[in-house]
Amino acid sequence: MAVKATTGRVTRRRVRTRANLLDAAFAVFAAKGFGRVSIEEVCEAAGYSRGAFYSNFDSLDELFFALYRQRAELIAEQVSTALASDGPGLDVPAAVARVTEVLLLDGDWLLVKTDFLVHAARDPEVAGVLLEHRARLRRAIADRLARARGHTALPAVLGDTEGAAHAVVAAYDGVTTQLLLDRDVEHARAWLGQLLTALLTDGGARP
Amino acid sequence: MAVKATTGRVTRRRVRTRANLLDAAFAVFAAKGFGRVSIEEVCEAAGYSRGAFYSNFDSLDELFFALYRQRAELIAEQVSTALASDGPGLDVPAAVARVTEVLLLDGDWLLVKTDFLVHAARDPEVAGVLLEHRARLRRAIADRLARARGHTALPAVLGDTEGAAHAVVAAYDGVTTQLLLDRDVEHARAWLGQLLTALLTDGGARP
DNA sequence: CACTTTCGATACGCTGATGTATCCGATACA
DNA sequence: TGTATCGGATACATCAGCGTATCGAAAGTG
Repeated sequence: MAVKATTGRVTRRRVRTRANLLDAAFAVFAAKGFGRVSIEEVCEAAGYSRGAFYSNFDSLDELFFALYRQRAELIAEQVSTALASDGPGLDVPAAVARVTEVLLLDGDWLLVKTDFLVHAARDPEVAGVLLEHRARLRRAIADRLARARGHTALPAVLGDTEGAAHAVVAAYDGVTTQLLLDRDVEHARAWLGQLLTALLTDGGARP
Repeated sequence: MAVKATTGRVTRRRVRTRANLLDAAFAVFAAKGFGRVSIEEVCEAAGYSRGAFYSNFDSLDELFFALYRQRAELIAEQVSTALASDGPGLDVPAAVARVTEVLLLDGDWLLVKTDFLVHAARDPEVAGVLLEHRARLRRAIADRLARARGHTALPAVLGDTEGAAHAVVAAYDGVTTQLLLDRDVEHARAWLGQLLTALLTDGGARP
């Protein structure tokens, strides 16, 4: 940590500064990509000097990590509430629409998230955190799917609800990849819908 | 270009040097990631001085681009032959096994490819190239699927064979993402198989 | 085997970024 | 309100990496 752990005192100014740095970092990382960004750039974007940075973080890596945690937490909550916000029956299109609204809305987040993925792919410790986060998300989806069992049958190939949740995440990742390239959010959403329907409703719109 | 275009003369030494630089770059990029790599590092890994680099490339970006083209070309050919190497009937598991053998074999390539994706996501021109490459791949898959029509029915939700091919690519991308994090190639392969079966065989192993 | 062209190594100057040490205004708390 | 502590700005030394210009050695050419 950048701040000494011996004391418990934290000033309001400090948290504000930290938040500002994180916000600025988000914008800069999204625009240029982690690894192409200098500490100075972040500071400039936030309106601080490098002194402020070193007072709050030890390295760019640490800031990036903190940034990811912050945003991921936010998204996770939004997804959870979106998933919980309807009855016991599973209306696939509706649920998908609500969740994708959250997941595919912010292009900047997609960029940063992918940067973080690439980063994690080369650092087992970071990868662990990301994997855990993904597992949590998957579990939320599996729970939702389990609650809807009986209303809609799931294809056998995917195995249990865990497997189905796994498939949902994979579909999301796949669509994300394409979206990063063509930037067509509407198409991505529609298409994720199709994909999930095909995966979850046992043959889709078959007569 | 780094070499002047006025002359057509190219030495053998030159092509060797270029190839060595590209090979070294592949290793270095895979290990550290584009954006965390300096020109000097690449040169050192290849056993050349910076002079050699600047004689062959104008920038790291150019080298990275050339590297991607080279490897992508290679993979594309391998996939094509793998897809063409069986009869008119479509044996999904067999075809999947053969293709994934090529696509999920080299972890380093996955890393570099993802780096390139991230890079492309911020540069429309580069994105164009990647999109075109993906379209070519998709077309190859669609052709293969079309040839097998009648033998196996495709789910209606995905639309035509183009749509199905799109889904295949998405599944591949999704599995890749997970593979980057957990590094479990066997699991990834098995799971891509399941996913594709679920997507392509209209409800999968339903009784 | 001259001899010409090309290639890559070396040396140089330069810039942008880093991390630290120090200082002064801001902030919390009695 | 006084005052001790905290937080961020500034200045400094350092350095890694960049791009260029130049030169000697290979590699083609006749």
